[in-house]
Amino acid sequence: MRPEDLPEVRHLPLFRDMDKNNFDELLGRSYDQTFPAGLEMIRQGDPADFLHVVLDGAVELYGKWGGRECTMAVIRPVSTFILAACIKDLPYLMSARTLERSRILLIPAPDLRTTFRRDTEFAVSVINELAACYRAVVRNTKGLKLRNSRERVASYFLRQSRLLDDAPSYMLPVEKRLLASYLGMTPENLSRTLKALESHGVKVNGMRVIITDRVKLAELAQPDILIDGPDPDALGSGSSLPPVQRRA
Amino acid sequence: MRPEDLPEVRHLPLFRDMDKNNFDELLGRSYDQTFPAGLEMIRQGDPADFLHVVLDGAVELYGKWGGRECTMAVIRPVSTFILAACIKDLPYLMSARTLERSRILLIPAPDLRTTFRRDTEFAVSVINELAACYRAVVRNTKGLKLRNSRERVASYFLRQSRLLDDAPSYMLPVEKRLLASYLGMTPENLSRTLKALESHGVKVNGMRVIITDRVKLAELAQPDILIDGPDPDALGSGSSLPPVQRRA
DNA sequence: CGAACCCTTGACAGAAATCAACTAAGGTGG
DNA sequence: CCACCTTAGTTGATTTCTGTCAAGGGTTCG
Repeated sequence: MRPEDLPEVRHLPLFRDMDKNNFDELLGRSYDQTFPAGLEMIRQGDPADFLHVVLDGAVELYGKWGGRECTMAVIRPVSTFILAACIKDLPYLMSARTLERSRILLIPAPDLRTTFRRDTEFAVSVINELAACYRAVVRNTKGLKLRNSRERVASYFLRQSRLLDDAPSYMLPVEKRLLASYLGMTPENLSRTLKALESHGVKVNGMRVIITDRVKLAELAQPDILIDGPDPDALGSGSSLPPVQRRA
Repeated sequence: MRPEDLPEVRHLPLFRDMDKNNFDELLGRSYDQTFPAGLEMIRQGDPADFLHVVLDGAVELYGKWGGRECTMAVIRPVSTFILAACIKDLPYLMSARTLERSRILLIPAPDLRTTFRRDTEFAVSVINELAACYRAVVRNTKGLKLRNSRERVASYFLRQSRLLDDAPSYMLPVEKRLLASYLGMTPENLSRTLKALESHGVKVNGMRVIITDRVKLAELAQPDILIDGPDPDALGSGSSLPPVQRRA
């Protein structure tokens, strides 16, 4: 891997507190690989061989069942994914495909497991990471079950805005069809919902989101820290270092 | 706490591998409390002070938002809940209420956190527990997004049957309104769905489920280990020691 | 015995998926 | 540079699914 990426990985919450020697050894056993856009790099059900770290690009995690698909998350640099499968040494629950040409660091799962057994600080980091991931999924489930699709879209827009310092306008980080799938609806339904939301304080023009009346939008979305979280979401520019893509 | 419950707790995957002294100390600082049925023992948003262990009874975890509620899980003896909140020292994401008179062991969250810092085996157990919980929620989310309500009900019936050794008949572990909420539907909708499922291999009489044609039911449910899991579900008799309540 | 509460059923309204057609934008290759 | 193809997005018409409201039967518990 390129040495200039090493600090970025090292500064991830998952790795920043572990012993330096262990970190170096772990990365010494890892592979740095570049994938073209649109490649299915993980197929759900396959054995979990590597912890993945997105160094560059973007990766979509999605589930498949009986011919249907749904987007579960989009991972952006620099962050890890499918940690739990690696730890449990069980098959991946989700498939992964690159949304753009992406550079991925592959950390062998067995090395991961031996490392947290001998490095307490790392073990604690893994615990914190998993607990955070768990809570993120629980919040997501609450959103799916407690809010209807219009409310989900509205809160998504508010969340994204908040991540960008309450920007009144920003660009969607993903295409709409993907956003629709992430929010548990069809593209057609999202399209119609966007139109309906114009009278509720938000206007979408192509990829640009413009919040025209934050109060009215919040009235509909009823943002809740126990659903929308204080943290970045699984879909958006969110990870450790939010790569701000704002423009007012 | 009653000494006869101690081994049951000790044998939980979360505690069985830790140092005995640490275990004893942890439990020495804990409280054993009995709650009447229907009591809200945890309110979402409250600070996470204790890891809870259900020793007896049953506890429902549920989310609230804007006047609506949804059941997230039902916890039965002997198992723990809200581990992640305790670890992150953050507010509970879910509320909890007793479904019956229940005896709960309360382990102070700060003691929990200090313990896994000095007991590697315990840390590893926590990691495995969190990873398993995470995967359970992901599977649940996939079920919600990929299956419609009829398919969710059908797979739920098959899952329950499988947990009871593929029993062709069994009793529902919870009342129907709760099951409906867990499966993301209204009681009315569940009621109608049950009727519709009679022509798809399953008949429900009161609390009794009778699988009349397993093949036909499976055809509809399309069971998938990456959704239905090899493990017990969050709703049912499932935990470490499945308290079988079968009758053919 | 009465009061809750669960469950069911029916009628209806609203939400969402589906099917189909059309537009627009982006990329490819001649 | 343009014709062409592919794909995202939109829109309309329609069907299916789901929630809501209301009422009634049955059960449990005080």
